[in-house]
Amino acid sequence: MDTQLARLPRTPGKRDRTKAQNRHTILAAARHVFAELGYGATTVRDIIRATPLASGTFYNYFRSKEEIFQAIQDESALRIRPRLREERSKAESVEAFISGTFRTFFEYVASDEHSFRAIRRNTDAIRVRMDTPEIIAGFEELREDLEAAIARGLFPPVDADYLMAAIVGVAFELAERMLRRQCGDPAEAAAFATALFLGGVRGLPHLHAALGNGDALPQETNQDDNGSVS
Amino acid sequence: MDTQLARLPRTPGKRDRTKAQNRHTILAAARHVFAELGYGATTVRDIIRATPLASGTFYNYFRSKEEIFQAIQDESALRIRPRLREERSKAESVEAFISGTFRTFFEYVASDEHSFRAIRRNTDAIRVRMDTPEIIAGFEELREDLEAAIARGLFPPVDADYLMAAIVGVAFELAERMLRRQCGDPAEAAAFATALFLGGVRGLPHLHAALGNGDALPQETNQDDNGSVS
DNA sequence: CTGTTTTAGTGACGCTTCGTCAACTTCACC
DNA sequence: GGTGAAGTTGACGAAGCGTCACTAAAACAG
Repeated sequence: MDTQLARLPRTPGKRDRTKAQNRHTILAAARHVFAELGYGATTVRDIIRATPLASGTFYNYFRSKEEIFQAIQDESALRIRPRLREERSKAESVEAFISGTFRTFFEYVASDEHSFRAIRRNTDAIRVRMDTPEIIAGFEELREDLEAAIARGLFPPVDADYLMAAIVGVAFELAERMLRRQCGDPAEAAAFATALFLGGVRGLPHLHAALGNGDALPQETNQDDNGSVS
Repeated sequence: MDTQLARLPRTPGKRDRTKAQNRHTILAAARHVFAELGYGATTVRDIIRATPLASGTFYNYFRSKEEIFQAIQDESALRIRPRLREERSKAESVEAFISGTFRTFFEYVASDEHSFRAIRRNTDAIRVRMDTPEIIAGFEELREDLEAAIARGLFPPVDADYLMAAIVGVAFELAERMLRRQCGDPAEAAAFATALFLGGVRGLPHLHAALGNGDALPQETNQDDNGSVS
């Protein structure tokens, strides 16, 4: 869908070059405007106005505001999905599977923080979460990997659909919280999520002090890889 | 903000009665239209068209589509929050706290399925999740309850903020999946989430058969209240 | 019961955005 | 250089937005 190599592999031609350029221009403008105004308040005109192009041109590339928003998210999804797959495919234990998944995800979120924030930014206290087809496909991949791991005997024979949902829920919600902390650390978030999935609340890392202060930056006792319950 | 009882407590007066009636009419129409068209595709005009009222009247009650959508969600939030608080306040153990929270939540979602679906319904494969101030307040309550439980020694001294986020993430994501199953059962979802939080993946209920079939309705071995790890 | 005040409903209005499309420009190929 | 295809442009009609002067009627006062 990107470059039409039907005729000649080299010399993309001016037409194809400006086409790619325009698409990129519009996407960049959209990212910027979404981050500025939030998804709800942004109009297609706002995006085009942040561009030297005419309004009609927008519709040569995307059908609607919704579609360009999807495209932005799909880019992120396509970037992270292979990493997650690889991490899980080489896992030889439940620990590796779970901790690899969370670590990779939180590190990606932290590295692509700008996109992530742009996507979430919204008016007032309202957050919008959109699951595009590409993102949903990522969920399905996780479920397939879980089913394969169960078949291999790595995981006990549990409800893979619910387990996938639980992992996804924790991943997104913790990512949100992690970014909200001034010094949010992907490793810390991953350690928390991993410990939870391996040993439940009793296996979670303990804080040293600062009880009753929810927003404090937590120090945890390092309970190495193993999620032993107390 | 609701009823002006400044003068007389009884005989609400015709003015106040039609006011309440109109508000209710508009909210009912909105619920219906949101469920029909999805949030994104719905316009304020669609809502008032489903009503005998004039367009200007809408703005006497709500400032925008966003605000009425919030109002609908806040109604749900206000209905469930007291139940959750009570359930958690009387918990004498980690098990009771966790299982009470999830059971109450999933039962509510199943009972109010219509609202829940109306809120989620959207064009295509896109899901929108909005966290209104009332809903966020519910999250804060959960965190406070967790902090109180930690102070009481019920929970180990863990990161209450992350634990709250994890519970929220699992609750919403599992609820979504539960409704998607033709025979989704709140008790089953609650059992799954509770086991996960008490003992991690190794403590999850085991399926009897049907491996490799993600959409199958799961039968679990009943590992009673206690989330023992294998 | 009548006159006055206060409150809320109405729908037309000016404004913005939407998505389209005929005319025009630019590139590719002969 | 000429011709056709591809892509850009901005104006257009349709529709939604939020407002506001106007009207109806409930509440209140005498």
